[in-house]
Amino acid sequence: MVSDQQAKTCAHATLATVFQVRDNQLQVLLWQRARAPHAHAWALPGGSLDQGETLEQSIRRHLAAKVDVRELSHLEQLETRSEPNRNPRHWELATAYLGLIRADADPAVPSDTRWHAVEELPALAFDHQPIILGARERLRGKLSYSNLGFALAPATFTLSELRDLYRAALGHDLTATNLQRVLLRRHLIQPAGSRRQPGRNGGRPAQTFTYTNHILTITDHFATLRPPTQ
Amino acid sequence: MVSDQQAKTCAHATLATVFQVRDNQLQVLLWQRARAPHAHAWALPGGSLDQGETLEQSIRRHLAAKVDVRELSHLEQLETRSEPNRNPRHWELATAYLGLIRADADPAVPSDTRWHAVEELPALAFDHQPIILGARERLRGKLSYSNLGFALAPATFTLSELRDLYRAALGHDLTATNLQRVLLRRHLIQPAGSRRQPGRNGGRPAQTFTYTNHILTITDHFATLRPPTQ
DNA sequence: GCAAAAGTGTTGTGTCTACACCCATGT
DNA sequence: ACATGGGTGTAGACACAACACTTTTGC
Repeated sequence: MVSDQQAKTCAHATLATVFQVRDNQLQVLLWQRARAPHAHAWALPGGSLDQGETLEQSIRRHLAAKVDVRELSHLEQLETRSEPNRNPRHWELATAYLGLIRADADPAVPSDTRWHAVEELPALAFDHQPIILGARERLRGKLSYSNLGFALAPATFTLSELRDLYRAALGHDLTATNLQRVLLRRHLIQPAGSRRQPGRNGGRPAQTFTYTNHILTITDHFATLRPPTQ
Repeated sequence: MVSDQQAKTCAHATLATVFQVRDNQLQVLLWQRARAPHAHAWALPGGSLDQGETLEQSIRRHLAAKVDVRELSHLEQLETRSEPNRNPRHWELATAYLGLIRADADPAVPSDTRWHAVEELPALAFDHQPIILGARERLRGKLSYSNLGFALAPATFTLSELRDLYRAALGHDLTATNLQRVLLRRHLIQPAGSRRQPGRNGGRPAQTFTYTNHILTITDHFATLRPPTQ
């Protein structure tokens, strides 16, 4: 069971799909590879796991080379990929994470690194394309049944601003009216007390809101087949 | 980035939380460790990843030592654990899987292996207790928003049998009446055409049902914040 | 007839979408 | 005044839980 320990070990990498809503689009942070394999293809930020660190420490360390990690408003593990040929050079597992950055942040990024609209992804290295699409599905689900919107929105926002963020992330239209009612009913947002000045064309000043809680909370536990009331 | 490849590699194990509803309880398959670390504690089945295999191949191979893997009606990846001290002997990551076995199967298991009610877990090795509880949460969620019940139920069943399975897995009571309507409305189950003979105390013969689809299907995609109708 | 188990009818509740309408501001 | 954008009121659709009631069997 343990004749040759080295032969059984395997490189392990961490990767992150970091999303931010920019220009009313859901965008993902990618860097362009300079060398083979997949030279010139775009890739998710990440790198190999160091001895003694956890996966989360690892991905935070690698992300620090691309963005100020203090800007990360959310980070959670997705899946671990293990197809033997996912990396043509050597056997390597990769654990993917989902990271989110608030829309009002504008972190500096290195010159080889750019934001790309998820709707128009460039040619991607390795298995990074399915990882990004899976991350988007996770985000879309959690926006519906949790308070994860706090990780996309600025500290205070108007409801039309929030609707624009949800529209970009969910990929479909929705009304500020109904979004307000769903989030208020669930006590996910609350009025911030101030108002926003109208634009140059006038209009009623908008109320500002904040998320009541900046820790991930599931709000829709058992949507159905829920326990009896007593 | 690649000075000493060996120093950066790390052992990798796979584990599975295999559930089956037995005696109206949700039970998990555990084996009792004979040797340190954690001698005599109970542990999830699994073992180390072999060169060139995928994580899923690995867990299927290790499970084969405990149960007939043809009995596995469902297998999906959960999370990858990486706390450096999760194994006191050496640095080892572990990727956990959720496995399900239908209630009508009765697989033979080795002498060191037993089924344990999740409500009354024995002392567990490593970080296996939180893994089991996390697996149960995943199961409970998917029973609510997908057709995953097919992996717990026999090929054909009556509605009170199915209610007993759901009750054991969800951990709360529910009525066969409403369970039937939810699952029929969603077209997850359909009448199988036959009837079950009543017991010795009489009673109306029960209709039998089958799951319409034995592939995991999400039925409750966007419970809320769903796209406009047109 | 009576108990037991299965199944149907129906009501009430809560949550959501859709849409008409009202409010507050700039020009 | 009127255009613009924000916000409220309300009606309808739907899915679900709860529970009374009916059906079909064994004894």
